[in-house]
Amino acid sequence: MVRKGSYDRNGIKKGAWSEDEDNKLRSYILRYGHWNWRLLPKYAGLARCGKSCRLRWVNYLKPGVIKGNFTKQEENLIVELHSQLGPKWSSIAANLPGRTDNDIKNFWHTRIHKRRPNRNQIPKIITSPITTAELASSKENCDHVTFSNETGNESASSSINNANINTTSQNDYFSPLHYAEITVEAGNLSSEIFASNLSVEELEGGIYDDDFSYYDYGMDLFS
DNA sequence: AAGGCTATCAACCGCTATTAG
DNA sequence: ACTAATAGCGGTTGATAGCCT
Repeated sequence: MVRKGSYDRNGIKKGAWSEDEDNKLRSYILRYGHWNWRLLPKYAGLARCGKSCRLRWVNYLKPGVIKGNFTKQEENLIVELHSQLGPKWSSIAANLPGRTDNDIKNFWHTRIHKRRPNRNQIPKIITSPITTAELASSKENCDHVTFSNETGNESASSSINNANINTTSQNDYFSPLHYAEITVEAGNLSSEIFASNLSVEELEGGIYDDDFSYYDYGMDLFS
């Protein structure tokens, strides 16, 4: 999964890093720091450009970098931050200790983004209390919304569909995360809950659990 | 078993922002 | 204030593992 090593006409190596190169870069930076990325490879004995060294350090060698699968909590945070900040990967990464912008970007493009059937629609996380009007506007801007309970059946659909929702503000979408949360609520509670103010914190507390995959339930919003 | 296809992720590239002179 | 150098960011590419037919 790595690029084959090659040299450009200036003798600068490109492609996959060898263990020897990693060791050289790591030991140099741990000893002297990265005072100048452009000059660093020369002093570290590497036939690489400074940019390549920086990237390798930041994304792979830097102590504290976490490799491996993202947890559900991290995934949720990425979805939420992306909806708030857009593709500001470094800003998002700043909120996930140990994760790099590159990893988060890859994760988004290969897992999260891909699971949304309509990728042109950008989900908007609702961070203020959720009202019936907000719920309705989300409903307005989606092809269809179905509400189902935790077991996946659609027994709660009627309760929300009968809630007399009729506002028309534009560009207001529930994220898959919050849709999932609302879905669970809809399964357990009457439609009146949507007529009251319900904070995200209230929604998140006590509803979310690790066995619940919001992708399995939230996709209707984006189809 | 083999070839094609897809998913993943490390690394590259080009651009912008920031800093130093 | 201007310019050049450097750092950092985000989009994209390419190699390969693994799945599918």
